[in-house]
Amino acid sequence: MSGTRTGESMLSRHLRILDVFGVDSAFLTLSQISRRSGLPVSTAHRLLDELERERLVERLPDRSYRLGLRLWELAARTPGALGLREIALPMMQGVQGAIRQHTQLGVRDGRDVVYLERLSHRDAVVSATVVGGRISLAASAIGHVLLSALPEEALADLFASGIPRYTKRTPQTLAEVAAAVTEVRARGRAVADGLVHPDARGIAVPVRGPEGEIVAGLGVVVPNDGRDPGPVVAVLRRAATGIEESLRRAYVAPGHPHALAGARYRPLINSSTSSMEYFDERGRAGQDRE
Amino acid sequence: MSGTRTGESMLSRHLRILDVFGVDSAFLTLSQISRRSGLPVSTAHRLLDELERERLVERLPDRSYRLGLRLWELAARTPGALGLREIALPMMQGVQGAIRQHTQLGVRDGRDVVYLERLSHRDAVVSATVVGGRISLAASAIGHVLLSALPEEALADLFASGIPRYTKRTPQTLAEVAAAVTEVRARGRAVADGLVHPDARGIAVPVRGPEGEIVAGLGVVVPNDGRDPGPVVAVLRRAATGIEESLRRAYVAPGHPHALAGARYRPLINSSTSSMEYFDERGRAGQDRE
DNA sequence: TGCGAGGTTTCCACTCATCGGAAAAGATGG
DNA sequence: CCATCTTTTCCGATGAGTGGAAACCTCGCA
Repeated sequence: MSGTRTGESMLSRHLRILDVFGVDSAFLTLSQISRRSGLPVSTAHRLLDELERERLVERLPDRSYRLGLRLWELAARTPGALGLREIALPMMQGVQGAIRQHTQLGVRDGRDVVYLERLSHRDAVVSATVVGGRISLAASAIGHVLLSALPEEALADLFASGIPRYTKRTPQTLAEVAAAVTEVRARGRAVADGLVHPDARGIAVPVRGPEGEIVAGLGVVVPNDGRDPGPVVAVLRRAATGIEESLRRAYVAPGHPHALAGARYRPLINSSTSSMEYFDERGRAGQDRE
Repeated sequence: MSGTRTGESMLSRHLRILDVFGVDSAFLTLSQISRRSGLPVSTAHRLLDELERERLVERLPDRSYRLGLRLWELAARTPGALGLREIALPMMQGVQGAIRQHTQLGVRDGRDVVYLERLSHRDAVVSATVVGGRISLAASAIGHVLLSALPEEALADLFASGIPRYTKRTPQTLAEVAAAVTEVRARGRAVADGLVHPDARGIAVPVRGPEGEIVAGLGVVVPNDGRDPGPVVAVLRRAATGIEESLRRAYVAPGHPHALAGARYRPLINSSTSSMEYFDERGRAGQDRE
């Protein structure tokens, strides 16, 4: 009766704990964690002990837990994300100086955009995103830009897990998303009105790697007035070009002295997927057996 | 013979794998990971499968692995670190504009400084640090600033695990570090010549939270010429003050509508440690039993 | 085309790390 | 002081995790 195994992997339980922390709930007590994660108190307690030993969580004097700095360290080693973010930062600052709203850099991860960096302005319109946050590819201008790099068939996959409906304009059908993507392909930029919040408009352009593949989306969130996005797009385009140049400089060609084992450039986004598994989240990296 | 348990926790094995990735080795194959981590190939393979399912690592088409974006997401939820970083960023940009070298923001974690943000300049002097990187408190100007907040006894603990010797000037004795700390306390800034690299000088000032506790160190790395650090210190001091003001604005007083459960402000650095366990890395959060 | 040397994936019998109910020990608040 | 809630410790049962071995790929070379 006691000590019944659950059939769940250790790792996912640890993550279950880490996942109950959020921006709105950064400090949690043992019993809160136990309740939120659905894990028995004693189990949560033991796991938290371990996590603390590994500095993945920290314990405050009042006995509440919070996520630890080790996570920050690990994230910093994420390749591409880090390099790209650092390379893009100066250019983003330029955009920020010109637009004075929210400037964001996002990459694709599965069906979502993950925001790598975000510069904000005090008086800027609302914006739901945070650094490290994610949002459906269908529901953001940067997402539309990233989608434009994928083959047609990939779009359908987006709807497999449903798209959260933030506002009445959040696209819910394949046709809506396809239309947006078509426009991105035609005009080289995305303009998305009120997808996440009715008063916000997203404008985004692609950032391309040395081989032309779309590596990230660079965008701003501005008030959703009817103004011509042209000037904003121009600013973004210039910044994107700057990032692309820096990326090229950072590119170490094969055989170059800097090309330490494993350190050479690789596309952030795998653009060479073939079948229908664009958003495949499973581990199956392999060939299908008979 | 086969299937002998190791006595090691699951978590630490997973982390062992994540830890073999570095900035210099961002892309690794199964056998590389197996060798570097010291785990048997089959074990590493299985663990990597799991890690991939949880998006903590990604697999590229050429079968090599790299750290996944989920880590970025988790890190973004780290409280304090994120808020502080975002708040400090504009001020750091100001410093960067004036000094045009490396501008860094670091907090204390155990015996180390962890760098939360870093702005660099193309022509700047060498600097070993990266965002998310860590370095002994004894071996950096920001470290000296952070040390100055701790009680005397804490200094001795620093040497418990030894201090890496980057250059001949990296402090190796308690007396050396104590002298540096005394100077920080007296002058409100740290100047460290050639601690990590002979040609580099670190200059740093403290950033204080709403209650006066030292929350972070703000610093620059400049060439190690004999110039008067005064003007640089003035720039840093102004920026630190700006950050402190923003922190105060971000502070949500108890009872304030924004004080959602768990979202209220807490000091980033626990300044209320009492005994000798300042750098305690173990999980023992508690009182000693009889 | 065949062969050898890697790397990668699958298999599976053996165990110990993990599980969680229970009870003890603290905290909190009347 | 007692009632309630949270945190910590304990411990017998058990299946998740283990890793050697073998099969399977993938090269490069002759």
